Amino acid sequence: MEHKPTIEDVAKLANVSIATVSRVINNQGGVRKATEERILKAIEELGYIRSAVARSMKRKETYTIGVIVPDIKNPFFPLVISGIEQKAREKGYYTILSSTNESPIVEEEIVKIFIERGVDGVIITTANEDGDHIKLLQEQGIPVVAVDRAIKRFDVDTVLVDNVNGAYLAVRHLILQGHKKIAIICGPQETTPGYERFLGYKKALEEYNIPLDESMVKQGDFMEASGYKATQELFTLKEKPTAIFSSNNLMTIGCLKALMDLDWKLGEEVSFIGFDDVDIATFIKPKLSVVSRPMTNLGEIAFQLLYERIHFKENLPKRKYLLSPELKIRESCRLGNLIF
Amino acid sequence: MEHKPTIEDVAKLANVSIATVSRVINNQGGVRKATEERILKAIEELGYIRSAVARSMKRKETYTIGVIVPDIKNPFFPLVISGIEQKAREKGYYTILSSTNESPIVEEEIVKIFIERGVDGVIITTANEDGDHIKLLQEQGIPVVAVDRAIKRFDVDTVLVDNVNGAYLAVRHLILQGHKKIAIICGPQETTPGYERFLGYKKALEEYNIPLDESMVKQGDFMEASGYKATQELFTLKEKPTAIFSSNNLMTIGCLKALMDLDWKLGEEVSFIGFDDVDIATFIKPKLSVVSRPMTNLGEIAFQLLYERIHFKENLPKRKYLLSPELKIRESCRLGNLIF
DNA sequence: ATGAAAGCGCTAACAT
DNA sequence: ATGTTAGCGCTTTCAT
Repeated sequence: MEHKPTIEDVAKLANVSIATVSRVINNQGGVRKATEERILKAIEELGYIRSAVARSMKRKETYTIGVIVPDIKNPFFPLVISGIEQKAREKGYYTILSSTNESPIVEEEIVKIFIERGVDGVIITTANEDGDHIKLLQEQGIPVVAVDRAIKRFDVDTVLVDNVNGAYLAVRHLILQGHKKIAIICGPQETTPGYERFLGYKKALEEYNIPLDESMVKQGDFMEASGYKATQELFTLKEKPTAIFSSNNLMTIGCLKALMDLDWKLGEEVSFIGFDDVDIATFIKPKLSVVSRPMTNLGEIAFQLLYERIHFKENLPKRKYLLSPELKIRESCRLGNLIF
Repeated sequence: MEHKPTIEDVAKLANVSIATVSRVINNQGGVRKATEERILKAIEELGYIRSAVARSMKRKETYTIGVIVPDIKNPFFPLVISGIEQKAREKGYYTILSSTNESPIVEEEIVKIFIERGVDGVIITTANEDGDHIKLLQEQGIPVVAVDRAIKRFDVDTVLVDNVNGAYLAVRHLILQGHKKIAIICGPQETTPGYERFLGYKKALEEYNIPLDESMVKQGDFMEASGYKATQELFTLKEKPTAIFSSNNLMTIGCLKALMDLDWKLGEEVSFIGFDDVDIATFIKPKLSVVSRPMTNLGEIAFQLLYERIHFKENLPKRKYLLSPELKIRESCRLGNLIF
């Protein structure tokens, strides 16, 4: 092809002005049937496809939303993305996706690029809740929706899971089974999920008057290796925990691997509940009890919020969604007293 | 903000022409140090961010690549995407991502939108290897790279895994262990991976003079449920298989679940090898033997091919990469004769 | 119902 | 080293 057909080529072939062609391709009406048909035929004939770039240029909107996640390899995020992408496409929006690998620096770069590209909105699970980069977005008037992790210093629409309650339910369950020495493998305390899940853990202990034992609290970073390490450390304690609560899916995997390697019998010598369901949960014996979240749903709601914000910018209060996680009791927690 | 600062605002504030500003923001050199600094200061002051849309309009390139996958929830794809996205970002490209849910209709829609949006290239795992929609891309001169599934009717750069060989290695291993009644859970035969893995299965059987037994061949669709169903059917056979080869990860999961439900003892009563590693592989007892592919690598290579094609369109032969899968023997296949 | 024309923000060729 | 200017392909008044 010599040069891609433009609206002008169509106009010429159909013997009308470009304005009329524009009316037709945008279904604006006010065009005589016959004319419209002539134009449609010309479009067909030339294989004309309108340029979204030129259109965006003029209209100042790209029908593109930016999605930023910390780690696309964590199975949690593809599910969230799936929810976003699905709903977005229904509304004619497409998503440009980037994964930061938990790097605030990369995240800031990405934000800048997204601004350059004129995204109509951003859905983000930030690697830096305290960061200043969200300000850039706000200055440009670009709506932001935070998913799974809050944004601390700026007021944005947010859809979170009730982490405190999720962790609370899990730990309470353990307590009610008779456990007293319950360990937690924490996520980073500077992230909402990491901090809140620890909060839920403490809340349950307090409620049942179990003093917090520092040796039962292990710091992790939401990555598999840290779950492994934490479990090893727990195992070396003279007073081992009789139950473990892991703060996320990847650390659960690490923990499980350590359990196997240490020959520390899951469900017998040590009970377990993890935050987030994992594929393996129903395969291992005993089956894993977990706190499960509605991930695709999280994404769908996030897009919905963003969509509303894009279209009714001014007169909308900031909204905070808090989805309830669900405790799925399977087989990995036995009665605590059986152990003694 | 009243209106977003443009290159013109910067020019005015710095007392230069927009051409000079353009030179600076594109690092083209040929600008006096002092002038450059003045411009940089103006940019800073105004919080100017250049519009990628306007730039794309002029340059006829968007630095955006379209990525189309059939099912983002299949853990295989996030890993591929991760490889693509990583490499792309390094080169200044961003990815617009869409998942077709294996629908050719959705896929064609997406292709059209991607063309409208002027993507510089497309990386696709198609849901329709026979489809005509790739032609649209080619007509526009948009480079295409096929990943994991070939494109039949058009000549594009391709990066595949050697499915035949992967399946062959797995089945041969089973045969060498003494198995003769080896079942296969197939993927859709109209997809390259589905067909080729069946080919590898047949090749191994032939090589060892084991006649193909139709009752050992179950059709699946790469989804979990079909793996479950196939396994159930296999179990009802009067002559049960002594080994099963599953053609992909999700069907492996389904198969495993069925095995548990049927109390059909993995590794004892029935050996198993699956195509594609799965998270659970090393968690279940016995550990799963699998054919494993370099997924992130697949994505990296795909982007590399696309990148080269974008920049050296004309004078590049079509390339076909065939990555070798690796047989990971763990514990799920025992000697076949032990069974008798 | 249709057309003429301005202009979105930038790049690049050409001039100075 | 810097400026002038002509588009890129569209949408959108404002005329007719």
